[in-house]
Amino acid sequence: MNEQKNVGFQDIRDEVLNRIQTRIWPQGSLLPTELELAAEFGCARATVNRALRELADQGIVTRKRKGGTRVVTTPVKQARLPIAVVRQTIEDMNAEYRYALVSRTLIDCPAWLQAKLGLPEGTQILHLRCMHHADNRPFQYEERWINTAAVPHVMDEDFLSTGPNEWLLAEVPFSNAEIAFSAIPATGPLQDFLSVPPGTPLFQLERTTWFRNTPVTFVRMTFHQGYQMRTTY
Amino acid sequence: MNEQKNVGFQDIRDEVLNRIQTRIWPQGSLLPTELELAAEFGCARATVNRALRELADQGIVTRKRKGGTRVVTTPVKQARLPIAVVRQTIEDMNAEYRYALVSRTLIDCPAWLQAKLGLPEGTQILHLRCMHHADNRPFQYEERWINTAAVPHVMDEDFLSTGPNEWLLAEVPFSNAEIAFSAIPATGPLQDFLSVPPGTPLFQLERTTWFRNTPVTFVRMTFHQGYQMRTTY
DNA sequence: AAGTGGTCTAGACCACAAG
DNA sequence: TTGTGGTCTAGACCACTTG
Repeated sequence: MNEQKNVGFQDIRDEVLNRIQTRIWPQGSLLPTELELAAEFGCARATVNRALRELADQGIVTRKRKGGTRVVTTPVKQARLPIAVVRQTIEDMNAEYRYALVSRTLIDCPAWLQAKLGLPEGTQILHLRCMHHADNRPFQYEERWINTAAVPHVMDEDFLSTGPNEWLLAEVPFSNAEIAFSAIPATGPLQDFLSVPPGTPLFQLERTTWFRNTPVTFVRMTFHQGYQMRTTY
Repeated sequence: MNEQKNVGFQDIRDEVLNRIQTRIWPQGSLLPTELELAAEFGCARATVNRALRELADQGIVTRKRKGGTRVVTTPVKQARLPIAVVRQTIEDMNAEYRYALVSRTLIDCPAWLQAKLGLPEGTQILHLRCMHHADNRPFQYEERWINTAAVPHVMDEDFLSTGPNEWLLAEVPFSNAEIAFSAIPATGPLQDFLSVPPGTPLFQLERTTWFRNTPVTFVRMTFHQGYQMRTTY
């Protein structure tokens, strides 16, 4: 009886992607309008709209009013990389997580940090240094500066049993951040904490976090030798 | 006259995010149903649906049929990091891009690559080594292995004037990939090509690319000393 | 069994940009 | 000016999941 299921937006999305991948609609070309596609697939325009909007979100096509929908010429891949709390990362490896506070000091904001965060002079900063272990082997060294003006009762926390990462995530969730990855040589305390010879290449993640335009914290996380950060397109 | 504009899905998305950020709806709590929110905001359920769907895509809430919409307890941030072609990266810095082919060899697939890509034995691989310069200073060293079975007429390309990255992007656009970042020490040819002393920490990106489940290429890109990869939440 | 989100529809109006 | 996507609506049916 050749019964046809109704096409869903996913079917349309996939079919359009197919035609782009197989060069039926080559890079830079103009796609049919939403109305034309709706007619072809026998569905409402809203359904086509949702399909094409998803492709636009993925950077496969660009859309302009009156200009129509075009296949992008130079696709810029967007890697989505999930950044979880260290505890989570370690537990996902089926390893035992251990946290240790190295130091906790209240300081005047150093000039470099003041410039980086755009803070007024004389701001009080809580400076923390911590270690995260996986199965009793050093996993990550964390050095963190917290703007006490942004989260005043951070002063009540001793951070002896919980890392500042988890505390802040619970306290100031859903913030914005800027990240930078780089490779740096092991020097000074890093050698000791991560148990590596001086100069060892280490993977480092720096992150600045804001909550509603107020700078909250800057953190530098340095990983053990050989650490890889992975993800998928 | 207190004229009210109709609320859009963005207004609702932002307002819901506000209530989550200000703990009106704390982590782990249950949000009102779509119908209830639609009534509150005076709009159609579809509008609320779109707003909440976007928050779910961002990992702020989770949604389940019959279960309702819940604020996530441990937000996992998703950094979106755009990965452009090297030429683009360099030109965006207002620097002059220069490309040079170092070597081009046809080889039998080495065992490690065969395992990594899941290729049959005896596959022919095109092995390329290239340099990318910014303002005549070494920027990135690229070592690449291309599965000739996946893109046969790669053999017609000499890659003297165009890098394999750009060629593949034009030839096999919209593929899938797996990426790994790490920090490695400069050894062997890297020292020479990137003009650094042995052991210098370098930022490295490895990527495996598939096109419709066929492995196409594996590439190892090593950046100049001090390179940082940046992005925003 | 019932409640919630997931999706589709047919129609409408609007905003932007190309001519 | 006009054609295209952007969005909203009111209603409908379905799918999943919890009780």
